[in-house]
Amino acid sequence: MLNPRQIEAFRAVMLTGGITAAAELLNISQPAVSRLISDLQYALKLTLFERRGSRIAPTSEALSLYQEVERSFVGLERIEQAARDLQERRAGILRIGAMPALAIGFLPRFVAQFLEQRPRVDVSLWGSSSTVVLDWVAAGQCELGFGQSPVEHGTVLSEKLPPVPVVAIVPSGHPLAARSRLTPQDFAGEAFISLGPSTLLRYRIDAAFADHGVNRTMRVETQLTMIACAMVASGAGVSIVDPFTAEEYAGRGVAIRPFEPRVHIEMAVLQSAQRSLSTLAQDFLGEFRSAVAAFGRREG
Amino acid sequence: MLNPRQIEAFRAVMLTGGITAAAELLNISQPAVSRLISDLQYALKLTLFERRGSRIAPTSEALSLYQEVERSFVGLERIEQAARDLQERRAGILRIGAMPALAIGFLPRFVAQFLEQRPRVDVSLWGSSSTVVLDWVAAGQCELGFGQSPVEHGTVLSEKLPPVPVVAIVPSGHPLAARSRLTPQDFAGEAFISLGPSTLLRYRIDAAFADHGVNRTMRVETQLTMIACAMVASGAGVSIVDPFTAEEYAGRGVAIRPFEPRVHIEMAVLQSAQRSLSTLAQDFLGEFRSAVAAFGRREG
DNA sequence: TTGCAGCATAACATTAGGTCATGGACACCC
DNA sequence: GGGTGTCCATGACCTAATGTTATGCTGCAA
Repeated sequence: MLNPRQIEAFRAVMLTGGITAAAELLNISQPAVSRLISDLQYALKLTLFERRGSRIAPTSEALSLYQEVERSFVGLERIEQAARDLQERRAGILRIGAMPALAIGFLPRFVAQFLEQRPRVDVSLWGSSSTVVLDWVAAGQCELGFGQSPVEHGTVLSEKLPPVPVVAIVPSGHPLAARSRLTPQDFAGEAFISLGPSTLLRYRIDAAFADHGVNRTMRVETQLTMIACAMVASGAGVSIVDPFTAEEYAGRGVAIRPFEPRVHIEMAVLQSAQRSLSTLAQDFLGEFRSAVAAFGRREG
Repeated sequence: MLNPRQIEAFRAVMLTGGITAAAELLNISQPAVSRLISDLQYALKLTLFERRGSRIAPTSEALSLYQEVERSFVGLERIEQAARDLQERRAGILRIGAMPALAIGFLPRFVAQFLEQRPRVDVSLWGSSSTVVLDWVAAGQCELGFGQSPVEHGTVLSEKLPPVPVVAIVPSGHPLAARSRLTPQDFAGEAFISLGPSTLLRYRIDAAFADHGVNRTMRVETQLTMIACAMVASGAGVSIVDPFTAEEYAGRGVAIRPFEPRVHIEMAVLQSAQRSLSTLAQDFLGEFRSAVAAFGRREG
């Protein structure tokens, strides 16, 4: 039958890409992992890995299953942590889930600052896509979630954060970097790196260009603004992204310029409708809201 | 140290309210549960239960901890469910690339039918020229590709689909529409809309006409069978195209007739040589193959 | 008091989960 | 192209966690 240890092994193998490396990660021997995986395959009656040369490769079933594992697996560490909190009667622990744009830089910095005045508080910060964050909040794995707005879910309340304007990013040496602000016309003929088709942000940006009758050369499409930034940094083209991610790449080969007409991204705070926020979470949210507003003013 | 079995025992005790009942739930003996619980309390350094008379009662710490434990169990259940779905091929993601002839009608209809029995399956279907589809498969962006045969590529396997006969198309009101089948002789002197020079299909059709010594008036040339069909529909001439595209235009100004001698188009299924097909993709392919064969018989 | 339900403890058995040793298949590198 | 190293699978074996049976303690109800 299925057992948590097998799932842990599966996770480790997916993360490291190999049985041996997974064994090192888990601090057990390689044959142990071999057997956990083969037991798991037997329990689930699924082929998760196949040999490819001397290595192994995940099947597409493994990839699908891995998504679900990342979404719903709660390891023993989590329970241990909860027990420690009870033992030490801590001031509290605040579990936060956030979409990548916030999770890679802005939010960690804010959390660090928030914790300075609160020595007995723990925060755990998890990053994933907005839909996964929504799941986490719904399942109670996170008390607060930060994702893209709008959000629709039966048991999750969402509240909009102050809107923040998107920014144009171009490689540092690029001629467009000389301008103080960029408009759709400036992008005519440029290699444009686009966000994945499903995002609302993409739709709004496309609309802005369509309104001005500007034709861009679409070179690359990606869902992650981080990837867009990295590609701009390497000179592959220009893009328009959220200012949070952009700022992480400032000074790393990317020049940030305001984009006009103003297009705003909307983020939402998610919380469970089942239970009310702890006072700690309320404090956090209040301060975070003003930090975002301040950031929006600075960028705008 | 903490271990999963202890957590299971804890949950059983919380659920049943007693050690003995928990033992029955887990199908093990009562002392086993007793010890698991006392080990757990030692590991967590928490008092989880107190004796109350001859029975036990959970402490408030136990109640708090229980919430976290429930989450982890719900997580495992969800993972199990996901695995069952995958096993029954009711879940997963299938990315498909296809040449226009299939992508504009036949394939979407087939996909819709395929998905009817598979609620948790996601399919993404992309259409482009056969060479682009080949690139997608080579790059791993699509698990399955449908393009024209033959295909040569180092890292892509191709397998032929059942051959399908091409059909003659003429404007609805055209004199030739009166005939039940058309031969090269019938096309003498007609304005013929030809497929682009690079296709194998074009070569075979030209050969058929040459064999019968028939001279056509070449009016228009295009690479896309869709364009050929649209032009026939608007009365610009007659043509010979693949039956998939033709059927999309049936009843929209185009009459479809069998063409003799039989000329078949050959399509190929493309898959990466690097990674084997998911069982979901295998199912899809199996059903698709027979759908094409059935279509070929219907048209022939 | 007696009987019984519920739990703890002790001594012993079993097996899940681990290690070590080894071998085969492939990639890599002269 | 043949040695060499990496990676994984398999089998023998070991250990401690998990389970067993036997038994004793406690409080409750008849």
